[in-house]
Amino acid sequence: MWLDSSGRALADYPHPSIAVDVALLTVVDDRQAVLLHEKDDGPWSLPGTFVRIDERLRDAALRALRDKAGVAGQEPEQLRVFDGLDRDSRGRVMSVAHVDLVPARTLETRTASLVPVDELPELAFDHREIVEAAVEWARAEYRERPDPRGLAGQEFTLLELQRVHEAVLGTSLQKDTFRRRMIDQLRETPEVSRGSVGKPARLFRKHTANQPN
Amino acid sequence: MWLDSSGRALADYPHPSIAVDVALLTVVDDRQAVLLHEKDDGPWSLPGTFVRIDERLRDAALRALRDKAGVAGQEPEQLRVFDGLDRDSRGRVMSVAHVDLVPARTLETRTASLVPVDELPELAFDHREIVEAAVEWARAEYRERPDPRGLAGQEFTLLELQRVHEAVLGTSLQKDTFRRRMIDQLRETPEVSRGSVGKPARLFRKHTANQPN
DNA sequence: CCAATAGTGTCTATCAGACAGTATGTC
DNA sequence: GACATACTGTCTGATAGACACTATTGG
Repeated sequence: MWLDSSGRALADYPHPSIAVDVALLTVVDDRQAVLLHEKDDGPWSLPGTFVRIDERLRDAALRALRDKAGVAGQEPEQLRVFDGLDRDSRGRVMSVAHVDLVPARTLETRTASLVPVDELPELAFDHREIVEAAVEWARAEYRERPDPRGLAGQEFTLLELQRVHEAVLGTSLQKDTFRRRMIDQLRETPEVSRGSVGKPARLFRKHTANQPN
Repeated sequence: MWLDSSGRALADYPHPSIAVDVALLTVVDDRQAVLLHEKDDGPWSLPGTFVRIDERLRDAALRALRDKAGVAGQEPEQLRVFDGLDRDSRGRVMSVAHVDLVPARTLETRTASLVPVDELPELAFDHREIVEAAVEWARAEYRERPDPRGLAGQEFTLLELQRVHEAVLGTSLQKDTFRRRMIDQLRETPEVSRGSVGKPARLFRKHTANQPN
């Protein structure tokens, strides 16, 4: 521990507290949704917590998801630090906003709700801004590469993949263009889809050879 | 001030300290460079400081530039938070890395040096990673738009503009392609360059109508 | 006229977007 | 066979990259 000339440790000086807030996104019923929980008194808010002194941000984000919403995150990513002087009424608190994007099937919670991102209610603090940044991040992530967060599962038809991308991007896509953009980033399987009308569709997997995800 | 059930204020609990580090980039002699200063004892490092309890990150970044290097920043942007547990020997300190990019003519300093980014010496802590992220940010910034940070001054020929972009991107560009990509984001002036060999070049300004910068 | 730099015409390859066709399954 | 969905051929327009040509100055 480092001491200054008057023998005070660094951490003795008054300094800002640091929190994390997590926008956990998923896709439900072909729509992108974010996990919110209702505070005792106030409006809806994102899961968040203070960062402990020996804790990494990513671990704090995962802990917030676990403790406040009872769900498991996967790979929270930093968005940016929200540092407005009056953003938190409890004192000087900065928040490192995080985003995570996981399949809805992994979410089983009783203490939180999934709310479509285009129908947000009033949110606490600056949480609306955080959700908007999170949605933008997810869209950038899904612009080029096929389902980097594995929302479609291991094997999927191109239509299923397209539905996931449309939900995340919030727009509709043309199937032939989409196919041609994705096809060489996918690996064909020997299997086809079953139990549907029309011609069965080929099942694909993500091409793990070249790039991560 | 908010108190918990035992009457302790939030900030009384031990919590991480928060600092900023700033990679101040510029272009000197057609090369991209970063501002470094030499610590009393240790290796070269980026200007940085602890964030005061009532201070915004951007202001702390500007203060670090002023106090540690005697230069004025312009618009520091957040890169991300570096939160390794042992990154700072003085205790638990997270750093919000920032980047700024200013014209070399505004930098007049005696306490710091400008070092080309492709010839970095050994740097303190994780500062090398910060510089690399900063350079990537600058390149993304200069990929599409003409000189968003005004390194070329108010009026410039296309060749001058191209030299700036080449320095930031670290690659050489083709003049005809470059011209066609930039031309409709520029406003022509009535003036031409003077005092050079060859055909005088038209002077341009940035087109301020449509977009900021 | 020569040297040197500014600026343009044009060819090519690529790609997104769109349309409409063919292929192959269920009922 | 009717229908529904999967998949593909092909046209169009936009754009990056490259090459070579023309334009305009100083000497």
